[in-house]
Amino acid sequence: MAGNSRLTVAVHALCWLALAERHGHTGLSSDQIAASLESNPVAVRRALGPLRTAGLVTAGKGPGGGWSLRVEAARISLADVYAAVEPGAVFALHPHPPRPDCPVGHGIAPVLEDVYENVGQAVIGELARHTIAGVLDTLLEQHPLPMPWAGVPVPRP
Amino acid sequence: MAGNSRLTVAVHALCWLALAERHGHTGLSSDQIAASLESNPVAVRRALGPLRTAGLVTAGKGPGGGWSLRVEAARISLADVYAAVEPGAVFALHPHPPRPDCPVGHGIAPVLEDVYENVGQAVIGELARHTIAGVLDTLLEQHPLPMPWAGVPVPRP
DNA sequence: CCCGTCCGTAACAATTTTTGTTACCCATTA
DNA sequence: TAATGGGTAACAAAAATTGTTACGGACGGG
Repeated sequence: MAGNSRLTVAVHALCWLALAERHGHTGLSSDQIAASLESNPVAVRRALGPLRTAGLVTAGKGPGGGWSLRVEAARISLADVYAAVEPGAVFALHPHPPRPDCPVGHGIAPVLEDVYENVGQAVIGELARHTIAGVLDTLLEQHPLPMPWAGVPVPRP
Repeated sequence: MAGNSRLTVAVHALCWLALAERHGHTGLSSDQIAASLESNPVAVRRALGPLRTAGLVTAGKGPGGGWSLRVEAARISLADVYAAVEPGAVFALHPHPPRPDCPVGHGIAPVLEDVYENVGQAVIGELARHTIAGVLDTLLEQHPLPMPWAGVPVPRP
């Protein structure tokens, strides 16, 4: 396709929050998360905003604030993240409506909507098999770094 | 999401070819298909080109040429169309690589690639449950037009 | 109270992707 | 030879995605 990277960024941020939490760090700032993503704090807020709305994370203001998990990492599935982050269907319908006086153009949209709805359910079903904690454990195990924890990264100047 | 409309356009065109074939018409021109889509012939060629490569349709040149099904509509699944039309994964990875010196940034990409690969398989599995003939029958039945066949549409001037 | 931290949001630019359109070439058929 | 019709390149227009700056408001510590 490939669509967008919202799910990737959100999962990345959640894994990072989970790892920091394991090491006693809670309340990472958007800048600190952005440092890991090589991005900037506004992009992080855009990515995590829907997760806050969905109740998966909390955001505290002021010193000592920042982002924290509101649900333990083992109970957040990628399907939860997907549902929070991706509003619409997997595939788009026509860019603009087809001819309504054509038998196909007249009736195809609702049929495809049904199909795409089922595809969305299939995606959710597959994503539900993975959790943030599971992804984190897998990546730490399969692709370990010599120094597994070097502290919260410092944003580059 | 919603990604792009390539699958929708391709399925629409195939349904239209299948319906025309049922009425004895073979070899629709790109202009005629474009008329149903309210689009233009180049867009149709772009949409059907991959299907020709995949062996699902044929394209003849010159008068009496045009597009025809190469496989009967009941044997073309939406998964076939999807595989022909959508090259990459369902979700994108990071817009640009994350920090390699971060435990999460270092190892998350391969793990997510695996997950996304399985998601792609789930999508294919769901799409495989539908065929062009099935979609066509469903839309004709659920959303019939007073005049079910008014001939091949005439491209608007 | 004052100040620095930090999220929330709007606004804007830059980039990429998608879609629409024009133009020209080559093949085919009558 | 002329008309039809796909193949492709090139370009423009539109939309989505991403990056960035700016500013307001909430919070905590001196």
